[in-house]
Amino acid sequence: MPQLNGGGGDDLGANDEMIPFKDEGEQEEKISENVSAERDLDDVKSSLVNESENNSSSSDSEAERRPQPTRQDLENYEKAREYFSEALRRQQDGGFFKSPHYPGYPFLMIPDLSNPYLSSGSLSTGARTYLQMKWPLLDVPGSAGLKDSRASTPGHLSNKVPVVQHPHHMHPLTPLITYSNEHFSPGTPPPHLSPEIDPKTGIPRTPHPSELSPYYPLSPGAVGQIPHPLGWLVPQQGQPMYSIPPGGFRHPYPALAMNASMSSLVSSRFSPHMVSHHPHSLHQTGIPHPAIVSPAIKQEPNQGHLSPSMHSKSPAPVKKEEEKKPHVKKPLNAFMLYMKEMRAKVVAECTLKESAAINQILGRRWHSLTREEQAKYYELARKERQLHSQLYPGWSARDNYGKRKKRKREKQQPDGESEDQFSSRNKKPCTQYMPPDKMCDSPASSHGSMLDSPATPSVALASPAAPAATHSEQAQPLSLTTKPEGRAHHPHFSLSSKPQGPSPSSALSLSIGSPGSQSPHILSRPIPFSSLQHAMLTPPTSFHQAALHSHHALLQSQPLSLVTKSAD
DNA sequence: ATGCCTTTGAAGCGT
DNA sequence: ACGCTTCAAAGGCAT
Repeated sequence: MPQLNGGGGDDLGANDEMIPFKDEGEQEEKISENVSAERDLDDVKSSLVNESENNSSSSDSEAERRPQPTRQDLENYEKAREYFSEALRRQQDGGFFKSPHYPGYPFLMIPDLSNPYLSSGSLSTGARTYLQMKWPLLDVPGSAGLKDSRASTPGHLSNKVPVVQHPHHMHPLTPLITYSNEHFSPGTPPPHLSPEIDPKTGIPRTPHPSELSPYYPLSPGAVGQIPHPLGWLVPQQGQPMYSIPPGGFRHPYPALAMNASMSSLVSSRFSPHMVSHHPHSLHQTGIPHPAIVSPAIKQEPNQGHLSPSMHSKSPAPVKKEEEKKPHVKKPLNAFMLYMKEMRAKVVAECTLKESAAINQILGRRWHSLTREEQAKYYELARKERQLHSQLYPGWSARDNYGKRKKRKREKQQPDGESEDQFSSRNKKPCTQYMPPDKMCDSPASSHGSMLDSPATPSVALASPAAPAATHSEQAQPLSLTTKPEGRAHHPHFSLSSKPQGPSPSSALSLSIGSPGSQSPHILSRPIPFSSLQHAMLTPPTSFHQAALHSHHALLQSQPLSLVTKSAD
């Protein structure tokens, strides 16, 4: 579990203030990080200048394709450097910046220099745009380097940065808030900030595909188009993939998001105007905002097509307007944030890759978090909603509501099939989605798997920071790992059933633990519901009574974790 | 190429 | 007010 800011989270409301380091060692570490970041910027500048100088004579085709840095580019660099100096100075003063966006979370974001999308104006495709400069108070899990076995440095020392996610999978706010530190750790300078210089050309060489981080999901064809690491300073020319929109896109101030004093700028930058007036998610400044998924770049399936219903009801201009309207996604809720952060960890620990299975695991782990742990995510989610509403004042979840389903309906229901018919036809039985040989984290792995065995047995169902209305079970002394919001209809036996419907193969998983145990579960392997169905559906049987008895007994002494899926 | 699966939580919608 | 539905992320898998 990452420790956010010492685990306190109480200073979330603070804004751009200095946070004392926990100890001198930490401070030194952070300072050295920034020193090296600053040094890296110098390197970058050198390479920039070198490139500029060599460009005319270089025979390197890559270099030829690249435009020469302009005065503006260099100015931008200087500004960025200025910021780094300031950051460094403040660190040396004994603190570090908080994010202007999430002031409670001390990390700096710098533009991802190696992000091909950054220089392209196609940020809205979802490329992670900013690099996390540091997240000093988070413990960095060993998975940092897990995804890149080619790393020359150990995972915990490497600076793998999850800069780019799959474009269509990035959360709008991800560039502003990096929730996960999984792939980032302090220490060595980021590769993209200290680009390897090609001895021939004197310019940073394009990384070999095998050296590319797996977080750069570039297609083989795209690899050759990887832009200059200083893409934000050196826009690519003649590259349709990263084409610069009319008006040009030169990132004017990459360090913008880092600078506390610029938070006002940031807010103006990400004003809603860009939403309505910049179909390509470009602000007046020319900065595309990744929070917006421009339909021109990323379209939800069929979004661009006119539905029959729309055809009949909406006049063309409205449709056109709607088409152009960028798709602003919902802010992530606490669990989504948790998933985002923990997914890689779970994937690394298990052999699982299927998200559905991973999500089941994460769901269980979420329930096993302590109240304090969950509170962090609720608070983050709250902040995110807050930020989202600031960025998009006029936005409502309604904007996206029904879009997907409507599209689905339009596609699958052209003949006017009734809604009920459609629904029933498309419902799938609720089954345990877990490959049998991959039960890495069933509540039962329990045989000591660390995955689902929180140090603190589930005490908390909800966070104090969570909306009270949705977490009425806070006061319960024991965790039944039921869903909040009263989704579990059996408070004592916690047979929560999903409305999805019948399934003969639903499973019941039971986990019972003892306080303080690292692997507290006595029985937590999912039990095929078919084997329990009878017992469950009939009035108190021996099983039922035994279970209830166990539960009541445990109520007195032991925490109980019970996750069920029922078949009704 | 597209949608499903699976999770929780927030918010919209309908009654 | 309440309950149901949709969407947010993720990526393998099925169609």
